[in-house]
Amino acid sequence: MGKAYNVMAATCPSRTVLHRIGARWTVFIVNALDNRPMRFTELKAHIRGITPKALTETLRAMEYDGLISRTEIPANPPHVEYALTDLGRSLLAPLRAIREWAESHVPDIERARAQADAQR
Amino acid sequence: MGKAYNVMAATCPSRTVLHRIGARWTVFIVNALDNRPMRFTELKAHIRGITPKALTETLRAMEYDGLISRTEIPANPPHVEYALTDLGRSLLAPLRAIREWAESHVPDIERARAQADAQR
DNA sequence: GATACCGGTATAGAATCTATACCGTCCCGG
DNA sequence: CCGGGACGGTATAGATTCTATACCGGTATC
Repeated sequence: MGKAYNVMAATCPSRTVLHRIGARWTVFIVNALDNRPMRFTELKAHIRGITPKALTETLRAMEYDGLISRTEIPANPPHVEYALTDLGRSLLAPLRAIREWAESHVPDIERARAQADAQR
Repeated sequence: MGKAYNVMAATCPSRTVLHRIGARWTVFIVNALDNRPMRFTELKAHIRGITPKALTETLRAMEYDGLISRTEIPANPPHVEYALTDLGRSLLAPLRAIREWAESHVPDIERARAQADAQR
């Protein structure tokens, strides 16, 4: 049985999936929810620099795709908790790898950029 | 010795690195150059739907970051070859994993979306 | 000399992201 | 009962990025 989906095909549905998980803030949210559920404000503080609009939109999209769950907790005071679903947790390994690559290759990239700048 | 870089910090240089490798078409190019170098037109045909402008810009950015090399080959007729550098090849495993996740979880995502649509 | 391929540019419009300000609800202290 | 703050967002405008589409100069081939 061959591959069912191929991102290289222009109209393959995997394109939209890839687009979503590659979106600007998805990798941050998945990594942030690694250990435990978090509230909106907690996420905003944790992912420094994200605007509430970007956070809202990314969370909504991820919820729509079944990657996270949004739970209103009617405690006192009431609040909202975002958590990874099983599907979202399956993204954890690949996206953690991306994050780690970025964090560990900063010097390589900076060296390459400096060298490229110097050559002009 | 603690972590040197942390993507969650707003001004950490790893942010720009992450931004670059998460860019719209980077994952496609890295996956396309997995096996062998390719020419501009070859890449454009392989990554269906990419516009020449997007391809040019992504290739330039990746070259600037040292992920790929651009070689003009003065053969007859002359042409241009793009290839992964060692640094680019180190991205192959994580980005292939992302691609594979996207290709293998299409049904899950579609199910989640259908369910979310149905609930409204 | 005409035509085709390669490796791109140019331009305009659409979509997306960012910055910044604001809002309604709930709770707590005074 | 009133003020203030935390929470979970919205609203608006501007900047940035992406897409669609057309075009172009150089080289080879017919």
